Amino acid sequence: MKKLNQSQFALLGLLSLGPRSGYDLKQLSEWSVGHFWREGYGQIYPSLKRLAAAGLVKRSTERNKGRPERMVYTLTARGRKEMAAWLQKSAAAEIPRNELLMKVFFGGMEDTRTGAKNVRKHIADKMAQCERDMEELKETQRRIEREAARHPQKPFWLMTLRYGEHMIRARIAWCGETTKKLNQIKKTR
Amino acid sequence: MKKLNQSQFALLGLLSLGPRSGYDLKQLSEWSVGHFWREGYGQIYPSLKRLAAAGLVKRSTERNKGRPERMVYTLTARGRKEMAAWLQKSAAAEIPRNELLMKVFFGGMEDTRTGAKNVRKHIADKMAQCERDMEELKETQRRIEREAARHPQKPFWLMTLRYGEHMIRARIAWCGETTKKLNQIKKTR
DNA sequence: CGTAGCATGTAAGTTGTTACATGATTCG
DNA sequence: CGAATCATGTAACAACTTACATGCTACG
Repeated sequence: MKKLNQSQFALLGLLSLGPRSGYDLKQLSEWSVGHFWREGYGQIYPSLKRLAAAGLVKRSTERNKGRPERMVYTLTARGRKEMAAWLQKSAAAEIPRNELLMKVFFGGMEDTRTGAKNVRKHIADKMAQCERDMEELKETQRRIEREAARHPQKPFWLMTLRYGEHMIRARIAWCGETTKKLNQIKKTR
Repeated sequence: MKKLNQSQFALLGLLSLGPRSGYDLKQLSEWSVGHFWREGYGQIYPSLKRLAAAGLVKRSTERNKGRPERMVYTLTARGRKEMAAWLQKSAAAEIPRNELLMKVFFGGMEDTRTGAKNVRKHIADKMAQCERDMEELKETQRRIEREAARHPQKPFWLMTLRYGEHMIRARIAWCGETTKKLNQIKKTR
């Protein structure tokens, strides 16, 4: 049995909330952990197969009239244990990769004035994106209040949303500050 | 000629600052763009080869007494044009992936009280990491002041450092806030 | 004499993304 | 009738990580 990767732990975690099909997991993940973790079907289906082979999830077939067959996966005791052990291990340091910052860093390559103008556009786009992201976060928060108001894990879920809020607010602040600086480059030079 | 990826644009960008060997590029990247972009030799050497084959960089061999041969790469006019075009295109939306948040989100899976205790440890680790990261950022800032005080692109470089500062400060704020909440879970339940 | 730094690369394995393929039902 | 939603998967490719392989010099 090979070592599991982070994507597989994400699936085990989601299955700890209840049995689900690959399709369900995708839908659920989008709004629940979507703000800090995303998986496509191309990862989900093969991963479930491997988890089932390792005995960490159990696969059962569900037939519904009129609808296609569903493969429903349930977390096993071993799967739960494996997940609990992973939760204890400290998280690996994240490798930063920020395309926008690369475009800022090299933005003055050809000419500082036209470069500044171009970078300003990228930052305006980012600012708009941040505002959309914040809306989405608020929507998720409302959804949790609606659908899981009394869930014992709710405080943990809200903490991850707060992280998102802090990050987005910081990004917006940086965008504002940077736009001002870019305007100065355009004028004074 | 295949489409270039972001790693290759990072290399073109670094080469826009002057001719360098693969080894040099790694050293330079670590402190200059290291806070938002990292590459290993396993990416750098094959990428340089492909960039040379595409005519975007020129490879020349440098011999030094006593030292191993160096392969020095210089950005060509076409490479510069290609990079300038890329700088204009808007950045793709980043796919978030945060292992720590996953450990927070599923942290209360087995039991909220022991879960909270475990999560608190992860967050304390993160807080310490943030403080180290902030120190590194300050060190980079000093280095830019020292080595490139009058460089025309300096304002752009400092902007990326400010982004890092904003993010780290936001992370520290979240860690503090979350630790308090976790302490409440441990007591009230 | 050992370690650190200079210097270049390959190979293997793992992961992640994108496009494709299929087919049913429900709703407007 | 067409579009959207439900539902599962594969294939091909692209990207990334890690370990391995080599060998020289300078310094303490």
